[in-house]
Amino acid sequence: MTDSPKNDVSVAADEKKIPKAVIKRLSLYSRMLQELEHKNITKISSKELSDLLGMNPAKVRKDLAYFGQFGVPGLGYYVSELKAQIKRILRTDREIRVALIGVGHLGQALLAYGGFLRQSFRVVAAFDTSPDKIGRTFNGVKVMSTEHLEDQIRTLGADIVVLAIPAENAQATVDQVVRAGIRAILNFVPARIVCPEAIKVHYVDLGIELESLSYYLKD
Amino acid sequence: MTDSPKNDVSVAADEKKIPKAVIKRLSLYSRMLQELEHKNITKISSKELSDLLGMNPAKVRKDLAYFGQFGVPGLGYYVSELKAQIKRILRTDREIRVALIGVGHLGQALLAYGGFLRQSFRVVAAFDTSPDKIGRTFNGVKVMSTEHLEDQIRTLGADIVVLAIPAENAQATVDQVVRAGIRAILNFVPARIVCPEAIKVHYVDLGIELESLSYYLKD
DNA sequence: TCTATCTTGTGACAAAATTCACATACTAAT
DNA sequence: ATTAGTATGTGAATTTTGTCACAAGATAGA
Repeated sequence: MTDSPKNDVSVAADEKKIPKAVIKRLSLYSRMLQELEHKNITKISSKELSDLLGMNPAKVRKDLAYFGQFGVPGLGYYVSELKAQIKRILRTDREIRVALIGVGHLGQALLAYGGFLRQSFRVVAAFDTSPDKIGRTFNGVKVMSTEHLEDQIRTLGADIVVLAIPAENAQATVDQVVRAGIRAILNFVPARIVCPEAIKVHYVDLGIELESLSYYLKD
Repeated sequence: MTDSPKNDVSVAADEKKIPKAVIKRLSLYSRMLQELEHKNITKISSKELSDLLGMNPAKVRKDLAYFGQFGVPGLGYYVSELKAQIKRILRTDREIRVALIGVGHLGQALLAYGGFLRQSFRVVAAFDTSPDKIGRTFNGVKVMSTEHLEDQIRTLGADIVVLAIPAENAQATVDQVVRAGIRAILNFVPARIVCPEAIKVHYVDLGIELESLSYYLKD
């Protein structure tokens, strides 16, 4: 049952622009497929998968179609195979090296929060400016001074920087990690940061999420 | 940040459907206007505001136009007035009562994180199942047992529930708060939760945010 | 008051994302 | 083998979202 990848399509070839939302959903599918695999479910249809995630089956198929043909008509998708394909697409089939900058409450929570750092992600460094924090270990990660941030990021070969620092220092820190060659930033700082186009920044704005909910409290 | 399936609501007077994204941006404008006001800047054009936020000026104007005419041609917007209007629209001109469920690392971080709980938001309760936590105080909020969750939520008059608990308990907890009359949930649990259409759920999925970044690490 | 200069608010347009719907292709069961 | 049933992959239709461009309103300076 584990064979039969039919049409294989490489990820390299696609020069089409993939919407950001598609990538997020791929990530969602990946996690769900993981769960299904864990439950020893071997195959699943786009309908079933979309039901589990509360979305539209055609969307699931279209999302996958950006990258190739992974399904079997009349049957659906093989869970393990699809999971593997998606992980390949997302590049989570290898180790991703994460550097956390800012070990305040949020930073510590991120280090400890299981849902955040899964499988392929590995925190290779944590940085903070506070002497109280430097040298301490949180979840097996030792906090370093930000003094030689740029060099450290480079030396440790970090792929992604997670930014959880006060807004005031954000831009300067971004400039440093950009110089260090970082290409992706997960930004928890509630401020706009400016950096070269080529660098991918995801904003997570917890304040906005809460505040915008308030709108829907109408009677 | 992900979001719940369909369902959208409109503000009382004009029955137009307001896109969710518009509401999020309103929240963003609100915060920026706050900063501007703090800097004693009294007026601002859509161009200036959009530059500060890295977006398109027409979008700013269109967003505001959903709710009325707040600007002055040839001048722009009066910062204080626009801020007040947006706060009125978002209903953040009154106190919003928040209940936090789950005082683990993430919950504690949320309690402590300045960017999260601003001004009009007030945490009226925190709940946890762990006897280690119950009775302790975090950031001035005393942790209660989840035993009488439904009654407590009702009694305290919470408007929004923030969910930061393990995935296993999420659905059961949601059922309880829904029975207690909650109409908005900020969900940090990486699992889909099912609840009545009328209840607004915002998903914040930290794992997905990180994982989807990995896609962009291609050489 | 007049004029030059802004900037809004919005209709028209464009782009993007989602959903529909169906030809096609595979399965499974007899 | 044949057939009934199922589910994919994808053009076409639809909906949603974002951008352009400009008439009209307002300012400010002379």
